Amino acid sequence: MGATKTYIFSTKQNDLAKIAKVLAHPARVAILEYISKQDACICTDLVDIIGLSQPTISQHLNEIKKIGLLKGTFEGKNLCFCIDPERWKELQETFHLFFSNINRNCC
Amino acid sequence: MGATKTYIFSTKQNDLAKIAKVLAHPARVAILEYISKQDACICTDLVDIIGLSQPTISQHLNEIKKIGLLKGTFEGKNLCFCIDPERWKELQETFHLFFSNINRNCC
DNA sequence: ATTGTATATTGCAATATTACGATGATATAT
DNA sequence: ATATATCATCGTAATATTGCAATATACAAT
Repeated sequence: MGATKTYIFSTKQNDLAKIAKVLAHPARVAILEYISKQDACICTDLVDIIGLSQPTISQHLNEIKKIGLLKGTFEGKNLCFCIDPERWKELQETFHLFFSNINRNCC
Repeated sequence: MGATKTYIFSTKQNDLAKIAKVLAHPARVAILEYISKQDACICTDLVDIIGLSQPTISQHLNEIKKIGLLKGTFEGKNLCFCIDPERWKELQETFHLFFSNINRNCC
């Protein structure tokens, strides 16, 4: 009990849910918005700007990274987080399809 | 500790997160897909089709209802759950905007 | 080598979510 | 009236998420 029964659902359904889960926290939405606003690759002022502790930000970034949305240099100092445009487009398309394939003629 | 610090974020960010949270479970994705496939308003065969218990389905439906996505008769027998097309369009637009407003020129 | 800066990891407490059995409520059919 | 079918609610157990302090790691500059 308690755990999501993923095996009951299709891969597509689980995938959409997984992506949505990443967007399901305002901090991650804010992080994505902020990163996207930067013209150049800006490293983590996120702690100051968002107002959560460094470990917490790091965790959120990791969730975003897990679904392949972050690209850049991930070693040492001067990390460089930026959005992977290919993956971004994929997600955009995933949501677009989901919202389009709904038949709204009802009641 | 432990609770999301919603007060740190903007209304828009919180709203998007809230909507995404509803889509962040495969059962709710499946429910929405199923309801949308029905031409007429079909009541809850969801328990059989999805494979979760009736109380669990009921809870998930409630989450979907909370963000205004369900419309219909909610009393007595022969309930009638269907998607509110207006609200659906709003959510679609919300995601569309989010995915469009991202500057992907980076790295 | 040492110090400073940037990020990751660990461990843990608080809270939220998921799932279901039991029970309750309401409507329809017999 | 009684039975049945449909859904909601309550209580509770299992699990997941959120957040941070403490600590570790990695590199750059001195």
